[in-house]
This record gives sequence, structure tokens and C-alpha cells, in this order.
Amino acid sequence: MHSNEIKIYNTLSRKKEIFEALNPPFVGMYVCGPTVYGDAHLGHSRAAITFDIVYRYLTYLGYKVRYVRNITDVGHLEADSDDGEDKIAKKAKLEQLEPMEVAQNYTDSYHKDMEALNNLKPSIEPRATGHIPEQIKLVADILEEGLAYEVNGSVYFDVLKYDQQKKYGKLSGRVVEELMSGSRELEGQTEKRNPIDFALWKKASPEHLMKWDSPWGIGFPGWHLECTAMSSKYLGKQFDIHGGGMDLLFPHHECEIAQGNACNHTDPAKYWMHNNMITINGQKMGKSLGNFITLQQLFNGNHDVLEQAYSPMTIRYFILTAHYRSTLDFSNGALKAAQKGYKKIINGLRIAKKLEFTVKEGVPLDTDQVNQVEQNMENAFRAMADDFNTAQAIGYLFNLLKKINSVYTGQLQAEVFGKEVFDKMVSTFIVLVEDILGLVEEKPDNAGAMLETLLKIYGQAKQARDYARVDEIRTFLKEMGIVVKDMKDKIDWAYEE
RNA sequence: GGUCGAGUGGCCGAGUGGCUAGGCAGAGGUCUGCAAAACCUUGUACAGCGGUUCGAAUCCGCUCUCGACCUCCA
Repeated sequence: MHSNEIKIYNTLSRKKEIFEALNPPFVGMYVCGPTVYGDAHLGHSRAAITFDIVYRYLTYLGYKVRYVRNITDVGHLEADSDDGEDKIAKKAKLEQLEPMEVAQNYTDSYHKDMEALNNLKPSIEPRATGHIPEQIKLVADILEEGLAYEVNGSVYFDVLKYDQQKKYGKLSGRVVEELMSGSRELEGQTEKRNPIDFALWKKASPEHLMKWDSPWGIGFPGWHLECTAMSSKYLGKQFDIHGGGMDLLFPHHECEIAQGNACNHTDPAKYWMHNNMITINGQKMGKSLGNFITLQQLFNGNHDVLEQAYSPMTIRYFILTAHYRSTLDFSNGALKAAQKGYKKIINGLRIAKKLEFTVKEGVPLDTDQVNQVEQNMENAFRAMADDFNTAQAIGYLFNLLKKINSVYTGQLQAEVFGKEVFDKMVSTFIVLVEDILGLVEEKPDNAGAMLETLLKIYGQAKQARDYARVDEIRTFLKEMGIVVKDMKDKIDWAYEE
């Protein structure tokens, strides 16, 4: 039905490329995970969902994907120079907790949120603090290559020297000369030879909480090193896909490329993928601006800008309705529309699962209908294969949904499609919604059995023309968020929008 | 300042040269005890100005507006 060929937009080349695995059927994918010093916000969910889709779709196509997403539990440097304080440690002092306790708490809450969003777990989720020896080894290797220098217990990457051998800035399009002239003068910065050099290992001050012994003294690793250490450990010196948010493109990913080339003599990844930002009132939502909404706030509605709570699946659907490389603006209107759209899809999913092909004599095949369905199925997969265009795929999904709903309500005879096409349509719809997009039903608290019973009574009352009782049951169910739907020959229900 | 990107109908949001995106909201209709749901019909959108072309939302140029990165950030 569809070929396994997919296209991925590679930030490295700035264009879509046909995906060719380095070592098929295996695919190695590394995604920059969260720094666990705060609750996960809407932005985190976008990155996680974006690469969850990549993971799901590649897996669907038959690839054996090893998906590695790290947990950064040693904070990046606050700044290159000022106090060199560690984010995790800073938060720990604030809350009077052990640094590892803080990291653990936020790691747990991150996992909880990701699970609620139905993101599959990565194959490996390594922690930065669990890979200090590997990072020290990398520093030593880069020093040995002559591409780093030690100053007073700290080690810095020599960007200028590296740039003479390999071009620095090929991912972000930066040019070293421009970076040199454009970079700000940092106060108290005396250790680095050049302002664009970055720390590989940083000497720890006595009051620093998270620190380790190293050949250069007590310190902690620089902020770009962990990803190089963990990706090369679990995926090899070169792997297929490296993902992360666009805001990590420079300097983080650029530095990873430099580090990888310096010690492994190869670009770490073949394809670099970057998801775009979520904006709020047109501005990036993020830690630094303090305008972010955490996922927990979204789920329970506790935030000034939120007019109501939005369920995890509503958030997932909302994010999937935009292409991952576009910015997506948060608004209550957009979320509410997403909520309805999601409900419509999921009611369709429920219908699709119980819909059976019925033979009706004398209903001829309608080639027009058949063509429409086949086109929409093909288009949906083509959209996914074209750089994971979930927004477009969802569009085609709705076209299929119309056919499914029509058959279910008896407005269209299943026979017009023929059994083969009809069954394929239903199964394709289910696979796309559940397996590929990861949209699942959010179970209501009330038991399904009770609902069935109530509907049975409802039907009996209706036959007896006891409309008072009918209305009573309908009102009751409506209060529980369930809408009763009367049809010609049956009674159904749906989640209220 | 440098680099990059974006401006699509009431709202959200796909679409990169001719072929219906889709959702939400609105209008009309079918069905129906009433409703709801579902389905059908309906909306002459592509920031502005030029240019290329038989043909541009889609390519090129200019203008305006907005954003991202250059500092931790998904």
C-alpha cells in the first residue's frame, strides 16, 4: 500500500532528505531530554511528542529503533563565568533537599506527565550523573587531540583550533569570525582563550554541592558533554537521528558536533531534527521568560491564562495538529477546538472498533466511494512519510472518519466499499489513531457496564414511549459527560464535547 | 547589530507553481417524540507592492509586521 520510504528534514542540510538508516533495520535515535529542576511544561511535551511520533512511525515501518533520551540531573552552568553555580544544586539549597532528591522528584513528575500524554518510554533513559567517568574520558580524549586546554582546574574546548581542522558552525550556520566579533565581553572572564570556547570540565568552588574528582581536580562536567558521552556510549560514534528543540541548536548541538568530531572523528548523527517552539501570545514559552504553563497546570486548569482544564490527550492532539517544525501558539480557543476534535476522533475510534461489515443484497459497489477511501488512506501515510506531517495526516483521518460514521449511522451502506476496502479502512483508521499518533481513549471514571445497563433501560423506556424516563436518563448521563445518541435501529453514546 | 524563520478565510492550522486540506465556530438541510450525534450543503483566505510564468498563496525582488537563536531553555 505504501512504501517504506520516508523523508526527514535534516537541519544539517536545511532540506528534506530521504531517510536511509546507517545500519538497517536498526535505527539509533538520541533526543535531548529535560533538565530536571522544575515541572515539565507545555514545551517539554512538544519535544517528547514529536520524537515519540518519530519513534512510533519508524517502528511501524519495521525499523528496530533504539531510542535514547537523557535525563540531565546535573545542572548546566548558570553562566560561563558569574558564579558557575549548578541549577540542580541551586534549587536544592532553595528547597533544603539533597540535589539528587530534587532530581529524583522532578524526574518522577516528568515521567508521570509523559505517561499521561501516552508517550512511549525510550529504550534507554540515561542520567548525566551516572556517566561522569565517560565524560571525564571524553575530556581527556579531546585534550589528547590537542583541541582543548586546561586552565586552573577547568578544561575548555578550543573552538578556533578546531575550526581550522573542521568547520565549526555547520549545523547552525554560524561563522567563527562573526561569533568572535559578535560575542559579548563577559566580565571576570579570564580563563578562556577565546570567548566562543566552551567548558568541558569546570572547577568546583568549595560550596558547590555536585562535584566529582577528576585528573584536573574537583569539578563538574560542562553542559554539552553529557549528550556526547551518552549518545556515543549507547548508540555508537555515529548514529541515525539526533533530536531536540530548536533552542538547543546553538550552541548545544553545535558543540556536540564539535566534540564528536574531536574525539570520535565523525559527526555524531546523520540526521538532525529540531522541533519548533510553543508560543504564548506570540512569544516563546519558556523558563527564561517565566511565561510557561506546566503540564500539571494544564491538566487541572490551575493557571491564570487557562479558562479550563485540558486533558493530556487534548494536549497531545493539539500538538499533533501542527507540523513539528512550525511554531504553535497557545490559546484557549485553539485548545478548546482541539478538545472537540480529539473527542470526535476518539468517538470514531470506538465506533471503528465495533463496526462490522454487513452484507446487504443489492447494494452495488460504488467506485467513487472506494477511490475516495483509498486515496485518503494513501494520503495519510504519505503525509506521515513526508517529514512526519501529523497535521496533514489528521486531515485525511477526518475524511475517513466521515465514511466510518456514515456506515455506522446507516447513512451509507458498507457494501458500497466492498468488504476488502471497508475492512482495510477500519483497520487503517485504528492503526493510525492508536499506534501511530498515539491517541487513545481517556476512560471515564464510571464503569462501562453500568452505562450499558442504563442505555438498555433507556431503550426500553423509549419503546414504551415513557419519555419522562427517557429524558431523565439522558439528563443524568449528560451530567456525567456522556451524550446519548438515538439512531434508527440502535442507541449509542459519545463523550460530550 | 549578525544569522535564520514566519505572516493563510471569524479562530486554529496544513499546503511550495495548475488538482477539496482538515478541525473549531457560523448558516441552511436530512434524520428525529424533543434533543443530541451523524451526514449533506455552504465560506470567492493566502501581509502589501512589483516581477517571472499560459498560470503563483506557492518562485524572485522590495516594503511592512512579528518571532527565534546569538545567554540556561524542549
